[in-house]
Amino acid sequence: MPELPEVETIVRGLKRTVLGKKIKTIKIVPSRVLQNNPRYLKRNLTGLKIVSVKRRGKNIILQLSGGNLLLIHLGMTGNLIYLKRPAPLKKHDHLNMEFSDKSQLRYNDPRKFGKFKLVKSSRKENIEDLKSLGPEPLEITENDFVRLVQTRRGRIKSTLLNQKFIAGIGNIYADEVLFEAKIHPEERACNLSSNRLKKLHQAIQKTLKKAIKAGGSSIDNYLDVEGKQGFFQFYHKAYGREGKPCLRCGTKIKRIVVNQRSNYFCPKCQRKM
DNA sequence: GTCGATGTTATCAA
DNA sequence: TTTGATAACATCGA
Repeated sequence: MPELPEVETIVRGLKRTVLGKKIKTIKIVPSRVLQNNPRYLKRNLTGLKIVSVKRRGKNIILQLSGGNLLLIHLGMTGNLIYLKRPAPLKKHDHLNMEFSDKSQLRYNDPRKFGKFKLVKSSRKENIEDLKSLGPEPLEITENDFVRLVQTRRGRIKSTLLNQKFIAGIGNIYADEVLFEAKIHPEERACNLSSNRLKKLHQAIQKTLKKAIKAGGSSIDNYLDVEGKQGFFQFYHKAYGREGKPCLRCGTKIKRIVVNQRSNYFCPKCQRKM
């Protein structure tokens, strides 16, 4: 579910709802999602304030008073849910923190591919999950992007999905930006001309910004922290549109599977060179 | 009931 | 080094 626009939407929601609040109590349902042991988590979170909320790629970083960090990755189905009033835990809730004003933030994740981890301030310069990430797609310059892609011999689609290469793009937005830039998902990255890569860079910026404005794409279970749906799914031009007419030329959108992932594209607009 | 698909990524093998 | 297959898991729909 959550790619850069969804995670960014969640981060903005957290700023509105829990930033500055003090954690009063923690409830934990132990599972593989929680990377620290429950007692350690409780001991190191209770009584602290959330002093900043940031995003890096698809990761959410909550900074706590005292300097420790809470690192959250939502995996496929993770969700952070803000509640104004206390309520009993639901199925697939893994952790709930209650703040001193009685509001709550809980982490729910049916498939448990997500991660929830407390990182000591002394180690935060060296967080494996973050330091291996590539540049932010909304920050990288056109020239740097072109140069970076041209070093890659793999397919452009898998290059875009590779977080070490560029951080935050997932299967939905990769298909959407390739459609915008009229590039076939199986094109070799290093074979793409500078001109086409400039188009791709523009497509990435434009699409991600638009998606953030729309509050992300709600497919299946994605909701923002306040339970609102995004509406970028209504603007998808490629992803999930197999058999439907291309919005540019009317050709039927095709779906192929590459590296176990679906790829939706227009066979006419996105020709392989 | 069964099968295949789903937004992610760590890990292992080639 | 890079790339591709697999597994982690629950749910939904054909």
